[in-house]
Parts: sequence; C-alpha cells; structure tokens
Amino acid sequence: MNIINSLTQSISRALKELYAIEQAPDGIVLQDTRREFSGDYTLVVFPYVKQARKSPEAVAAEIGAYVQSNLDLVSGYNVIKGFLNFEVADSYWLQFVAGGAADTSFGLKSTDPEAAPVVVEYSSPNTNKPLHLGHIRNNLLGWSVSQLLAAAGANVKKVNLVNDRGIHICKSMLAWLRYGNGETPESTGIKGDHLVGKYYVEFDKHYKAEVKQLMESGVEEEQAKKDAPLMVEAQQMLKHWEDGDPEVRALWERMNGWVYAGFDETYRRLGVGFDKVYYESNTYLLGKELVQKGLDMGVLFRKDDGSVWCDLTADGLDQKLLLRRDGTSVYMTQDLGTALLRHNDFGAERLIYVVGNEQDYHFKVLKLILGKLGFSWADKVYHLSYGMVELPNGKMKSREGTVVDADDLIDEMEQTAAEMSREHGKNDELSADEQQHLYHILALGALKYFILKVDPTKNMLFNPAESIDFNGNTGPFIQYTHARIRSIVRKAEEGRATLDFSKISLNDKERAVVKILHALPATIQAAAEAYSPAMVANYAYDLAKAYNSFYQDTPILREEDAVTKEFRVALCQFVANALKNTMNILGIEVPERM
RNA sequence: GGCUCCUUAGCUCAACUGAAUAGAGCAUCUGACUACGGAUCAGAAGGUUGCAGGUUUGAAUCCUGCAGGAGUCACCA
Repeated sequence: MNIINSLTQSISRALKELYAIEQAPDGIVLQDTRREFSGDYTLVVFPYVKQARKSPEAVAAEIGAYVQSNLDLVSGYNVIKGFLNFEVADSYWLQFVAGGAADTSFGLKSTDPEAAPVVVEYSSPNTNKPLHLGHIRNNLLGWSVSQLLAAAGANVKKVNLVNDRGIHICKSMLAWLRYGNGETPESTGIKGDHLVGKYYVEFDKHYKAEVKQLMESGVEEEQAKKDAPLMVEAQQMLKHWEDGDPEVRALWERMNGWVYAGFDETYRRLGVGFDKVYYESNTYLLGKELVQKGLDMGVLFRKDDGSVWCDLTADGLDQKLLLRRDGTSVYMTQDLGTALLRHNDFGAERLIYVVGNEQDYHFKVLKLILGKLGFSWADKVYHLSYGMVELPNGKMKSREGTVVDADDLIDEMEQTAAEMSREHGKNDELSADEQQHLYHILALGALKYFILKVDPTKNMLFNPAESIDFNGNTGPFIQYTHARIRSIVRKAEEGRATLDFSKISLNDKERAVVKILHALPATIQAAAEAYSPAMVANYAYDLAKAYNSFYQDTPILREEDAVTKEFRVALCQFVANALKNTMNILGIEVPERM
C-alpha cells in the first residue's frame, strides 16, 4: 500500500482517538518535507490545535508517537514548532524500487476502451493561411492534454474541426483567380498552405489599395470597406459557394486540397494527430434546428427585424445573436450544433475545447445557452482556455510581418539541433537517416518542452532569437539524461540478476530520486485534473535533475558491491522509464543516444 | 467605459486546495574532465512576490482599493 495513504489513515485514526477529531484521510494533506529538515513527509498540525486544546508541539509529538507505533514503515519522526516530519523506512523505498524498476508503464493507467470517451477538440485551423506559433501552442497543448488524460485512465478521442469555408477562403480563391497565373504547389514548389496564404495576403494588398482609392475620391472609410470591388466580389463568391455553384466549389476543393496536404505535413512534423476530423462546410448549417427548438421553448426570442437572440442579462451578460435577420447562422449557432453533434457521435463523458482565452466569453455563453436549451450535458463542456503567445514586441501581426511561421520555426530548430549535436553528440556511428531523426526529435523536444512547461492558462513570451535553449531546464536536458542512463543500462545488461535489495541502505541522493519516482502516479493524476502538461514537464525536470546529481557522485557500474550495483542499475532503469513516459505525455521522444 | 484574466530575481518560468528561510533555468562570477556520456555537476551573487490596506496562529496564494498590462464587449470566426 502507498505510504501516503497509510500515513493519512493512521493520522486520521490518531486525531479521532487522541482528540475525538473527525477528519477523513482524504482531507489530510501531507507535503514533502523541505530539504533543510530531516524527514520525508510533513504534517502541518496547526489546523487541529484548537480542537485538541494543546500546543502545536504537543499535538505534533502525540500524533507522531501514535503513528510511529502503529506503522512499521515509519522509522521515525521529529517535531519543529507545528510541523511533524515523518521518516519513512528504507525498506519501503527499496521494495518500491524492486517492484517498479522494470515496469515500463509505471505511472500510466490503462484505459477502458468501452468507457464513455473524453472528446478533446484542438487545432481547428482556418484554411486560408498556414499555421503559426499560436497554432503550435494549441496543437502541442491539445495533443499533450490528450496524452495526459489517457495516462490518467480516460478514453480520449481527439477531434479537429477544420474551418474550411467562409469569406476568408473566398478571398484567397479570388486573389488566386485574379493574380495567380495558374500557380500550383507543384509548379512553384511552395507548400500548399503557404501558397494559399500567399494569395490571402495578396487579396489584402489589393483590397487595401481599392479602399484607399475610394476614400481619396471622398467615400467614408466604413463605406469604402464595404464597397471595394474585391470585397463585393468575394461576398458574391461566398454566395455562389453556398448556392453550390460547380465552378466555385471545384476551385474551393482544389485549393483546400493544397492546404490539407500542407497541414498534414505540419501535423506530421509536430507529431500530432486526430481520431476524427470535422469540416465546417458540413456542420455550418447545424444549430438552426436548435434555435427553432429554443424559440418553441421560449428561451430564445425573435426581434422585429427577424433576427433571433438569447437574453442573458439575467446571467449578468448581454443579449446574444443566434440568427441574423436574413436567417443565416453565426459562429455561436454553429457551435451549438457541433456540440450536440459531437455529444451524439461519442456519448461523451466530457467535451473539451482547447481554445485560446480570447474566446472565454464565447464559451461562457455557449455553456449557458446549451443549459437553457435543456441539455443536461451542458456542464460537461469544458473550455481549456490557454494564454496567448507573445513576442518581444507584442502580439503577432501578419501585416507587420511579425508572424512566426510554424514550418519555418521547425526548420530553424532542426538546424540548431544539428549544429548542437555535431558539437556535443556521440552519434558518429548513426546512419544519416538516424541522425536526421535525432535532430528532429531534439528540435521538437526543445520546442515542445519550452512551450509546454509554462502553465497553459498563462500568457507566455516567445523570443525567437534567444528563447529556445538546449541547456538547463529544457527538453534536450531531459533527453540527454535519458540517453546517458540508457548508455549505462546497456553496459550493465550482461549478467544482471534479480538480487535481494532488502539489506541495502540508501544514501541521500538515492533517496531523493526514489521519492520523486514515487510521486509520479500522484503527479499525473493531479496534472490531469488541472489539465496541465506543465506539471508533468516540471516533474520530468525535477527527476532528471535529481538523477544527475545522484549520478555525479555515486558510482554505479564502478560500484564493487554486487547488490548495491544491481540496485543502482535498477534505479537507473526506473528513472529512464519514468522520463520516457512523462516525456511521451508531452509528445516528446527520448533518444537512446545523442 | 463595463466585464474577465494577469503583475514573483536583470530575463524566462516554479511554488498542488493558505504553512517552516518564496525555488529553478538563462545571463554574471568561482570550482570539478587520470570520464559509468561535461548537452553534466558543485558553489556564489541576485527578492519589500506591482502599491496600500484587511482577514488569519500563519498570505505570493483569500478580501477591498489603487497603478500598470492583456483579452473581450460584432448581424466576424
């Protein structure tokens, strides 16, 4: 049994027997004893002193004595003010290592494929331009949270909702017709999504010129923006698209096809994927029936001009439009529809949307309206709201050319990784292909770790010039630690035997590593509850750091005592497995050598 | 302007639901290569946790006010 559960149960009994305090074991919080004090786990007794009617020192001493006499695994305790520090017997740690070292899935729960799934939507790109740094955070988070929830036992389904229709795509299409000269990804060698993005920019350029011209001839800015011939034509094209005009549809399919090929390539390089892909062109009409239902139920109302609204003023919000006066739907209408579709498709236990915090308001409203429409599962909708990625000079702005392109960034990372590897690496015997693969996983390890180690809810700063490092608290640091361990374990592989570790005594560095390993399952559980890959990333770093410190001044293969040596090799193996599993949750591969 | 979120070392980030002297990395300085892999390790220096109050035995964490920043408040998505 887990020592922490044993402790909290024993403490719970102690509180009851000594002071008649009813405190369930779950409610008792143990924290890791701070380094400067001796002990492994600490109970803060202040919350109980009032009821116990004794001094903090007395309460701590009495609980300590009770627990030690009732739990063999507690080898001692000490009291400092109101802090009761428990010492756990080495025998417990040794048994833990003996049992877990060879468990390649340590810390990971198995999933029941029959369980109601947790559906995670992420990525959800527009098809008019390539992916950039903001999308990278979204994709890495979406993938990692999916891995994390799966590691905590959830049956995860990853979905993508591609925004493949709308005025923005028509802009690219129109510009391509006008100025494209029949260019294709094949004819130009330009990746499909970038080619389409190029024409989106091209549209904007010519459109701006038209607006400027109109304004110079005396038209108001707002009117000019509506009247510019290119905009009028794009609107017409959208209408033709909605009417199913074969020519427009054919062009749309062709250009979207280029974009999908480009996206697939970027997804592949990022190492992310989906169980199901939805297309907005199939779902954008959904939701209208829901609006009708809402009208019938009386939770929505129609204004004189025919538009339909939901009144949320009672919830402290405004009125929200759900159907335009021409009867067409808006974003919210579609999202109501797709939520229902997804709920029906999966019978989901939870519907998670990985979407930036700029849409906090949207999701608040979405949940409210779903509730008003009578869907009991409205509270299963969870908006995983993440912070913006900022650049040193503020937000990314395509007009100012400050957008960090996803493909460019990966390219640069791979180049840097290659340079670093040639400088430091021990991979001369690798083939050219293997080296390329290594550079790739190091590059992505650095990038992914850099982004995922930050609390998802917080905005983060990304400095392209100097942000990504390969030393210190980085992905490659952890990858390096893994490679180094694997090197040791490979060398130790001959003549390994299962020996009885029970006579060993642990040194401080060993104990520190074992305690961190011991905390892995609880860490994954807590991280999953918080939807925070950052907690996993920080864990992996703590473990690697503690291991490196242990490694530095403790002989392993050089150790002469066979049992101690075998124990240390087992500990190495254990750490390697834990690093591999935690990095895998982050979507990061760990190499055998680097 | 209304609402929401944020502000921790020079910089980038930690600190689980309030707990002991607020921790890492980068940058700076000093040590460790006769190596189980130095992409490492050991150490130094660096803080009035934006400011002012309050609650509490105890506050970076909870409450109020203020300052600064971000987001949002579309018949865009």
